[in-house]
Amino acid sequence: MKQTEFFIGQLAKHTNCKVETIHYYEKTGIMPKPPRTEGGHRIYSLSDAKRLKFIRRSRELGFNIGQIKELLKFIDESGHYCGEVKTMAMQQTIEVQKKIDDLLRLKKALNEVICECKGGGYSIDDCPIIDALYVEKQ
Amino acid sequence: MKQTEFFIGQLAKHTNCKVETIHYYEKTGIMPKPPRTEGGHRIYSLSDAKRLKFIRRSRELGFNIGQIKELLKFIDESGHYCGEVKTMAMQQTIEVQKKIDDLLRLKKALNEVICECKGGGYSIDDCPIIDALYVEKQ
DNA sequence: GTTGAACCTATAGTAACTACAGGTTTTATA
DNA sequence: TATAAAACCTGTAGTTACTATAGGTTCAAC
Repeated sequence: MKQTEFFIGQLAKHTNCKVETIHYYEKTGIMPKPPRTEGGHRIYSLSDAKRLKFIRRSRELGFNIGQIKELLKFIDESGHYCGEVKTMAMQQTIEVQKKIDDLLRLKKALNEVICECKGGGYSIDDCPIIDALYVEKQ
Repeated sequence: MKQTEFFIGQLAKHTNCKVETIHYYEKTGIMPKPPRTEGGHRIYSLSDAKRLKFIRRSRELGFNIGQIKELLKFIDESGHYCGEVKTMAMQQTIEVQKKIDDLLRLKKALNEVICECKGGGYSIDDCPIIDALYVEKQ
């Protein structure tokens, strides 16, 4: 086996990823079905490692497998444009910002509870946490 | 049936939640086992609706069922001492802050990548977003 | 040639739902 | 009052993105 080829365990180690996760990625189709040894062991290349790192990083950034499939199409197929990618990334930041805003509100609410807390329990009709979260939405 | 009581379908509608999800919440114990009609239909009250809204909102904020159980203790268990409640609330804020930090990092990463991207009809081969995710990083 | 690590496939389990099947209750209308 | 449709019931299976386990095979070093 050449130095640029390796088995799944090595790939897993290099990408900080479990072997089973790579199997799973293969099943979903975002990782390719690689060539095998006579005995059936998967043989990976450096570009497989690169692809897997891309997948892991994208997952960290909150993209799901479906979205990563879309992103990988940009790489795998020609004829796509940068704007498509930017749009997806921007959509992602909007989602993230929404979550941050919500959490900041929750944190504020919890802090208020901490400050107001002088003993005894709150009833469901008079709980500052409940109130903080009980926001009607349209 | 009084105006302050309703069946699961109405509760679901009011809380923007599926009937099956309410069943599920009951199974996990974060929603109570409500009284039933002769025929076995669940009867809910306004405070159940309030509780469910709280749960839904907390879920939106990224709390899991276990954490929501903790939050609900503020409401359900009246026998807590002030210090105990305070500790729980403070622990919860730490969790919230962690989530905020994670999301801020994520947003920063996305932004860095977006800012470098010209977008539009540029070729994918030049897209800094793809590059940022795809290229080897130390 | 043997051993042990690493690999293989297949299945089941996880969280937090969601969907469906097959049956019962409620309720509005004829 | 009878009936029909909507809403409810329970229970099971499917979803996503993994993770864990079982039981068996291959690789590679000694």
